[in-house]
Amino acid sequence: MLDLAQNGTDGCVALKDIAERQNISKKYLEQIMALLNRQDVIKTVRGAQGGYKLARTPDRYTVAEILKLAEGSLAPIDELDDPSAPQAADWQLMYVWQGLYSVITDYLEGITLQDILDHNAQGFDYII
Amino acid sequence: MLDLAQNGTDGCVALKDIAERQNISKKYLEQIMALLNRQDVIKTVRGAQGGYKLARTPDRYTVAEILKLAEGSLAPIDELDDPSAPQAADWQLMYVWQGLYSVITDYLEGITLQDILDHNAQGFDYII
DNA sequence: ATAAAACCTAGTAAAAAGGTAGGTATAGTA
DNA sequence: TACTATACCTACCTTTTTACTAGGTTTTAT
Repeated sequence: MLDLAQNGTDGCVALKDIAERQNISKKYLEQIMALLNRQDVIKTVRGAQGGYKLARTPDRYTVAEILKLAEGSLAPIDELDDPSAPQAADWQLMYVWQGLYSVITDYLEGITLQDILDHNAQGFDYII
Repeated sequence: MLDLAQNGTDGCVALKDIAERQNISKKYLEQIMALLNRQDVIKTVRGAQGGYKLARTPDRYTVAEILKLAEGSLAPIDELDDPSAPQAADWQLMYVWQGLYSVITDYLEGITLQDILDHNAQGFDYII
């Protein structure tokens, strides 16, 4: 997604180029893109000179959203996604997991793709 | 650890009893306890009438410490544990991972075993 | 002596992670 | 129209991790 944001400013970006830059096999990247394409996060152009582009401007994507698509969920335990799941015997820990889920989500929702491009978001340590 | 805190107030707790209460096989629990025992977090008493007990009072354990022992690490990516690891090509994302690591660690270091026993810690939502 | 407990080591089944491989469909361009 | 560059689809595969099971040995209170 960052690669698309940086290299897709005019027109679209071919998988081949992303694969080279990011050092990922084209075939593997294909499957990752298919995953993203199933949601509304990227657009594709088929045929020669085709490729991929972001569906929105980089400031309209949060890291939370992208990671959720890639990982399936951000929940530290499955029960937090699925309210119908059998409540764990150690219900006392549920408060811990819920709080953890909450701090993770809050943090990642506070960072957009644009923030990363700019090195500029709440919670970043300015190491450089 | 919670089971030990709640049931080991006088003397020690046998694996068999923990296994029954927590619905874990005794043999599996054995290995988990061995993991904890290698660090200084629990004490054991061998022989008949033996068992396990906490090495400290529950307010001296943070959830961060216990999870680190159980999971090996709390880092969202391995590079954060191992400074000698080859820096990822997407160094831009390192700020995101470092910040995430930081919020996770801060949260979990703010909760002790005693807090869980008391239902009482920063960041808990009081659902009940 | 016996029994109840912790300790030790090996194996194993299922799932997830991280891919490879080979083909089909689509569209711009000469 | 043929060619070529691209996305798309489906199947398979390998390694690692997770979550155990199993069978034994050692220690110690009674």
